[in-house]
Amino acid sequence: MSPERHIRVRIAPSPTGSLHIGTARTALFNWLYAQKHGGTMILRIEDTDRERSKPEFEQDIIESLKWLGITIDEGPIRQSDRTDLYRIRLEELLTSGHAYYCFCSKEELEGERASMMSQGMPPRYSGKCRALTQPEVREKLRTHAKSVIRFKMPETRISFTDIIRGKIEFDLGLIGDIAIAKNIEEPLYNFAVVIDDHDMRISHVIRGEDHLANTPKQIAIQRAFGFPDMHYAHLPLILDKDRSKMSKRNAATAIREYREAGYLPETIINFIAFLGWHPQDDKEIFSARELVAAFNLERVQKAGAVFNVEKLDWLSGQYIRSLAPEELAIRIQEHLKLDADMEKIIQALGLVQERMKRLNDFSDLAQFLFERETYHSEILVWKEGTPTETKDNLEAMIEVLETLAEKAFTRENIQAALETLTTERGRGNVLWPLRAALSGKEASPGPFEIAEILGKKESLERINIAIRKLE
RNA sequence: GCUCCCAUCGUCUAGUGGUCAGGACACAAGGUUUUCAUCCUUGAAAGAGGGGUUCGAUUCCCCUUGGGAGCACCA
Repeated sequence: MSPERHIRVRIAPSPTGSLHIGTARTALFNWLYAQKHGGTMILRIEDTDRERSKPEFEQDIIESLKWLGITIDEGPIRQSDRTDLYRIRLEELLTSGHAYYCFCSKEELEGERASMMSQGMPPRYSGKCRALTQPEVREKLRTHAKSVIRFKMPETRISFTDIIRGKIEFDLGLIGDIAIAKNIEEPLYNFAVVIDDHDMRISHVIRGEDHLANTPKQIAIQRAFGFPDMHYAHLPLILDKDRSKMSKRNAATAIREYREAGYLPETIINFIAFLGWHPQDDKEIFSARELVAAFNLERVQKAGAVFNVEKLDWLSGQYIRSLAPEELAIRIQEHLKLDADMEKIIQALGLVQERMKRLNDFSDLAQFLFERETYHSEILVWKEGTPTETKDNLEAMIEVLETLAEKAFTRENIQAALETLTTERGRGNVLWPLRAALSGKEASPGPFEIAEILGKKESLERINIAIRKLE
């Protein structure tokens, strides 16, 4: 890259909830961009709202990012640790005349806004307190009148170039004098962002489209300070099925929920990368490394992307199936904390891996290999069979299987031993009851492989249990 | 209400001033199969509408419509 300064990007979540899927996607795009260009990724915790910010959410955000493999080069930097810096900057704006104290009450402002909207005008602050004289302000401050600090929004049009959307233009005159601090110690979002992005020498602001309308406000404040411009890229929103901004009303929105549901981090990365971005070709499976190589902001979509859980599940199944059983067993053990040894899990995976979509599926799918299921005798009977025939068939199988030595109890041997019975009595009449007896389930892997894992003793016992159920 | 953004199969999307508008998920049918899953084959499925520009627009421009986001002493 040319004379362009070093690339510095940031992810700036507010710790008022767990790491949201949309924030994670924004983090990923920032990270991919930084990785691709040898840039620096900064984590900034935007906790200026003291009421709603919680340390446990900050913890969740950091852990979730780490789990996803989104590495942070600088931070976390907390806005709550920077109060002095904001105060100095606020004073600077106050003395330069770019900002002023406003003593209007909330009720007053709400009334103004409602009346403006009813007249078909954009709701904005009247600017009434701009007219206050210095002595008046000092007096009100001295008597502790309730106040905020407002920025004098210039009455001009402002335009900027968005990397994804091109030229975007706003009329600042329609916005009005926005509040930039609750008081000299408590800055508000649009102000703190400007100071931070400047202090942290951010080169590219890559964030959700919901911030598009904040951009002109922030640029106006930057210009009041004489800060240099930066590059912007506004990402399309992640949408619910009903095409509104993804919210927890309709779907799981926290990364931790997906983690708990047993999705692999590489699946989530691959999936959210494709929410609003797509490579040139038709390749669908991308590792983080491959994403870094293929990624560029110009190929980011402009329109919102609906979050499609079915596709996520398909992708998840692809990833699960692609893992070596030994590796998958470790992941399962870490995630589910099972009371079974590794060998057994690996063995069970031979039967259920291709049936799993999430780590959690292992429990439901493989449980029957570790302990006997309780089931109703109805499931033992093949469609055209009767309970009596079924019982008779199972008894015949026992006789055959008894002849196999314990260490010869392999799937091939079992299959060979039952061959005659199967052809004489029909595959369905033999194999269905056997499979059902061994698994205790209507749907399961095949009988020979189950029997091999169960071993001769347990297999015969389970068949005997089935026979007794049919009496 | 005001401002801004957006518009290809149901969903994620590819691509092009002349294409059979391609892929993936989901769906349907078939194959493999004792069941489920996997796997394979096939199918159905799209450029919102109206104007331009052009020999020719899905592609470029405008309007309409539709959708979304923002408009806090939240971020």
